[in-house]
Amino acid sequence: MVRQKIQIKKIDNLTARQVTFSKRRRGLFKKAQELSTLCDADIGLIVFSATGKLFEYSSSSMMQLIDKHKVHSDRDMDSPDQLQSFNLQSEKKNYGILSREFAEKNRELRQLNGEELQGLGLEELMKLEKIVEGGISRVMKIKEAQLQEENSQLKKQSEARLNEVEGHNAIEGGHSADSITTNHSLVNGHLDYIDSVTSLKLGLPIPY
Amino acid sequence: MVRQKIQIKKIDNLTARQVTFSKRRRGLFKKAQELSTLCDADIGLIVFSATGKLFEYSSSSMMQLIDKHKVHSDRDMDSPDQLQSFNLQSEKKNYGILSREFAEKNRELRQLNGEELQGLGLEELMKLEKIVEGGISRVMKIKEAQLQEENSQLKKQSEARLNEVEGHNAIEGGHSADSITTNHSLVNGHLDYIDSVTSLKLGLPIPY
DNA sequence: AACTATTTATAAGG
DNA sequence: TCCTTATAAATAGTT
Repeated sequence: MVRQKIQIKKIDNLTARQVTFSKRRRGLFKKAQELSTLCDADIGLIVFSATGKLFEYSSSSMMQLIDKHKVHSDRDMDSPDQLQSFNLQSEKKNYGILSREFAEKNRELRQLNGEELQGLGLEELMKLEKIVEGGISRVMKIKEAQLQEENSQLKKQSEARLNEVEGHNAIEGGHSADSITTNHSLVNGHLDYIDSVTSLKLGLPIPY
Repeated sequence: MVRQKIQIKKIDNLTARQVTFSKRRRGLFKKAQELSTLCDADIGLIVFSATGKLFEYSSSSMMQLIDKHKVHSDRDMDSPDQLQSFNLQSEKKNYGILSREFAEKNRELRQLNGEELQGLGLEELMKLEKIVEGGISRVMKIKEAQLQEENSQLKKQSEARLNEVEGHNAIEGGHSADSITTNHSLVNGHLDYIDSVTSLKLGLPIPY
């Protein structure tokens, strides 16, 4: 475009490419800033060099801008039908990417202090419950479901034993061998559950 | 800068501003694309007009680029100390913003199908546990802790009753009034727990 | 939207 | 990386 007009294709010579990258990058950032100032626009510019180095410009805060961008991108994704079809056609992400996304999400969440979150009313919690239906919450809900089930098993069992204890006290005497045997099989089931609880605790320690 | 050089400050005249926005925006996007092609750079450009309209360019995928950007930004946030200080100096976000962020995070998570996530090995689950320490997971963990505690209470109780039942069967006769009374107070404790479980279920229904 | 005078960006070279 | 310089590209103001 100057001493000689150039073609817009990758520059072969490494040195020339680096020089051009440096010059044009500056120019681009300057133009972005000018546009932002002249026209009151909110602009974010992210540039990764071929070697992976990051250069960025934002007229306000890059994080806010990205949030704003995401809200815009999601405008057409809110109906369940569209979500469903998106879900079906989406490619799978690998674990590394997922982990990084979780880390990012949690970095943002840490900006809420614990008390504020824990102090949310029941209604807010229910809304959160509704919003959080996928991903990690699914895993945690599975664990929770296991515990709930375990609870109800234990509850039944406990009540059964209560009846038996009260039976003993009321009738004050011997019973049929059948009822005792039945009771014993329940006890074995119970012990199995204790084992599963123990391993769950050992396998997934939860620090509070 | 042409028929007359202009100052880089907000253009007062609305029409002139809109025209300039249109012209310079095109120029900016073109330059971004050229830089990307010439120097093999990965570029993302987000522009919001003063009226909130979104214009964007990305040499690859904006989502990937933003992910990549986030990973870079987080590079210095990984040590616990730095996280802590960031946490302390961070401003609080309101519930609306939090909700939108959750919604976004979950939209991304939905790209993982349930089986893939549920099929993660124990090690991966533990990593996820470690990563997810804040926000909603804290709320869910509180619920989980309540259930765990309930479980262990029920377990103790159940075992106590088992002992009593077996005592009945072994000794096959009357007991002291004391042991019966002791048992009864435990039963009352138990019923209280059932009540709390019931209200928890009613208050926070979990659809699986 | 098109024109065009002028400014700005930049390729090549040092 | 910075400087120079010739020239291409962008664009402010006008129509």
